[in-house]
Amino acid sequence: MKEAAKQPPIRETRLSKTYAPAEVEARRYAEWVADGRFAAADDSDRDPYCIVIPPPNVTGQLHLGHALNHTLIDAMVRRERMRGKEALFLPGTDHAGISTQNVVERQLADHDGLSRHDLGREPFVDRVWDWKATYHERIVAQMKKIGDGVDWDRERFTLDDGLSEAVQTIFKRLYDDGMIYRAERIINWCPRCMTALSEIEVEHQDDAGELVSMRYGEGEDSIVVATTRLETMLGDTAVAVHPDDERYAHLIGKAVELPFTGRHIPVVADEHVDPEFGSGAVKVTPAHDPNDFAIGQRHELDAPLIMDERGVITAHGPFEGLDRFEARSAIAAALRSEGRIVSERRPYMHAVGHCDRCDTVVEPRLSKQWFVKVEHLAKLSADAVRDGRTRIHPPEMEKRYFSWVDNLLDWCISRQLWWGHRIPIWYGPDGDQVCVGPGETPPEGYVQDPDVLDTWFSSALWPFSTLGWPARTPALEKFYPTASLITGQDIIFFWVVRMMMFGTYAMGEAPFKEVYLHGLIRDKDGRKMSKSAGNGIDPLEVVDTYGADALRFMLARDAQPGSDNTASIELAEISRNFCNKLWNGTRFALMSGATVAGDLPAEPTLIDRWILSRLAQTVSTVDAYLEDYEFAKAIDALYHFAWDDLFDWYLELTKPVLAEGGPAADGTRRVLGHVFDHLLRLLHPVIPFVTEELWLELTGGEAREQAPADRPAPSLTVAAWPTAGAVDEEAERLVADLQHLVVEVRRFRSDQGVKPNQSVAARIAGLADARLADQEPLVRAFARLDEPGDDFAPTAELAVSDRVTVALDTSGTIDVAAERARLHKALGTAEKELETTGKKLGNEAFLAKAPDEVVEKIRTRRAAAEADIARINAQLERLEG
RNA sequence: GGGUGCUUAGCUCAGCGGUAGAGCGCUGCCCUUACAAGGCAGAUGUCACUGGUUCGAACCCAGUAGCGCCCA
Repeated sequence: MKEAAKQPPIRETRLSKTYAPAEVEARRYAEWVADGRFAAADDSDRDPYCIVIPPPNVTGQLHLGHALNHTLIDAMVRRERMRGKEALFLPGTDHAGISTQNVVERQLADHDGLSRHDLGREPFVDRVWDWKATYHERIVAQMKKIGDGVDWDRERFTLDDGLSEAVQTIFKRLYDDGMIYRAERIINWCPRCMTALSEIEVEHQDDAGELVSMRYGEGEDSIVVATTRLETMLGDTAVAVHPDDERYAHLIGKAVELPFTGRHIPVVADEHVDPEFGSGAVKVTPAHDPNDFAIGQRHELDAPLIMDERGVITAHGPFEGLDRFEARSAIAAALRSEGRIVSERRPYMHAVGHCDRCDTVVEPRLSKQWFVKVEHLAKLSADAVRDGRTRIHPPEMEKRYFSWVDNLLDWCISRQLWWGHRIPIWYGPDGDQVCVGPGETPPEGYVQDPDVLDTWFSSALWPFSTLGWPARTPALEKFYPTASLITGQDIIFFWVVRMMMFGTYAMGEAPFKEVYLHGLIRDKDGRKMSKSAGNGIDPLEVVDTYGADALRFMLARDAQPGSDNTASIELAEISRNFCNKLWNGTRFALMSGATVAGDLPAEPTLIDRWILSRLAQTVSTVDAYLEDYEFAKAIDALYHFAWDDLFDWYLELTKPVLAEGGPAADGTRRVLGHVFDHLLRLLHPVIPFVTEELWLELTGGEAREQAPADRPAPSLTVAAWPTAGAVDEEAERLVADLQHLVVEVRRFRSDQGVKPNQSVAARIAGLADARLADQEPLVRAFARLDEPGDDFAPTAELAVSDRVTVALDTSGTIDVAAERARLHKALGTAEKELETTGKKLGNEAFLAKAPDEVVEKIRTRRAAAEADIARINAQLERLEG
């Protein structure tokens, strides 16, 4: 039974043969929450590290983009917790004014056939709260499923009492500072949502429209104007031309007749008209176009509204009562019959604004709304980044930040909705207004403004309102400003800039020290994921099929600053495979007696030294990458360390030692435990479930079961993050040589068709020269080479390096042709190398100008090429001779 | 129209002056008691195009083409 004794001792393990995430995840998550693993303390001595969640829409559901976002935040926070920080991932949701109201209105119409007006404001809002409760629960369940390590006791909602007080407080403060005002302006109006929108809630799409040129007036006094929005002509109050445009000089100051209306409108001269565009004359509709509004103001023109809030024409005349698009065709037909149409370009591609929420074509509309004056706030926000108080990652994103914040328009904050923070302005009977702060009562007989605030107004307060502001709470003292903000780059304008504005204004300090903007999720073909395209992947399905760790690993592994993520089900599978490999590797280490008890061996084996060095390299690499939010690279380093170094080499290389037993084996078991312990720590922030399960098994299964009920058991969530040990260059070099030797022999075997389990007698020469003499048993085990017997008759000789040769007896004919072909190919490569290096070294300019170390490197390469050529030629001769 | 980014192996992407890389896929062999969700070995590229700078360019500069994103 000599053979059996050679096997490593196999111990019992309770770990199953494959990793079954579903069984582990729910149990572990509940345990973490129960043990307060994610709870942050306001009064600890630890340094704070806080990231607030970008609050998802409470009535939405989490998609892959959220999953990516949460994974990255969670990984950062978990790592900082392991590094000893008071780490807080602060959760919450957003009331999402327009979209939530839309959803409930639709449901109300479908179920009860009622409009919100039928129901009335209070009952409608109550109904939205009910709706919110249901969907909130769902979103919380989703976050738990993907493993978000958030402090649930601190969860907030943008419409809860505290945050409502924060909203009212800042409104009052801005109002008193003269930074909130009400004015008649052209705003973006959604005729379906029946509310004002801010410019960022408008999405511009290229639509195929029609550019119609038409004639106003008659004969010499007629003038041609062009438009894509024919219906607005009903609201024209002038035609404008450039003052220097000689074609129209004679008309300036005169009036032309506006068709269908009986009105005569003046021709005015305005420098902002582009004489090159179209006919050089433009119609002016001050109430329905921002540029025209500006012209109207300069020339004191009337600004009549010609449609109502639903987009129905109200201008008296033949088109009254038509929808704006019906009116457009009706007017075209009428103009045509009057012979006023000069030309029609169709299709005419141009950008048309659509409502971000319901895709309806937005109508620019003159309307009285509330605005925030942004000039000062924008400057504060820009300065915080310019001064380096807030750093943006990746740095290229700064440009986008500045281009927005430096050109910001006043922010329209009123919305004609019922779901949201009601504007705290009360109007008196005499038309005066007061702004009511928290705890104040409006004067008798005053009525409150019916409108609510833009949702982003409340989410702009998020990094400090969630911590208790306006009260100076211990949490606020401890965690503000937050460490970092991690969010999608598509939201920089909506949200990041606005948090910067309110944070710098209300707190005197930018709300985060760093901002990391990650990419969007795309499918394998680079398309944006969407339900309509049918290419969407539901993160929860990925969790169900492959586990939460696989989902998180897949997303983090692909998160490269500055570029989008590609996601596909194959990537989830690959990630699942990694988790399973990790599971089995750890399982094997356990069965081999890996331990974390006691000190590392004082005199580790070469192989042990090597893996410890590789681990040290990996720790510093991972740390360096994570500092720069280089998630993909950090994960790549861990992936290769785990799979290539640890699983493929170290676990195999240690098998003989472990089988042998004795002090060397004890030391190796200790190193094995150490390396797995640290690998699991390093991976834990990204794949928390499988690593926790394995780590407890490895380090403290028994301690866990025996822990007193009132004290949380050990957990990887609070284990210390590894610090990099020393790099052992000698061990790295020697093992690299060993690997090269083994791979060369295996390659030869494979080329010669020798079966993997078939042993081959061989004589190895030169190992001592290569300082690998001690490793001969390992080499033999790995390459399946037997000691040469008395009848040893080598059939082939491999020159593996300039020192080591291996003579093999394949006990049969070898495939000379195959081996010769391979050698000729290798010879070709070496000869080419000799040629290129020789050329360089023969170049005076290169020798004179290239840095010494480069020249030296090329010399080394040439020498190596020469040695290779000699070695290969010798081998070829032997083969042929 | 104005910005801005991309184009490297079949696919997804690293590399951003000094020997072209990874993952997946592909080919061959292997169910070797940790793992077939696996092991061993292997093949694969006018680094979009055209010029320029440089001793040297996938990398820097200019232009061209195609694709994408943001803003009007």
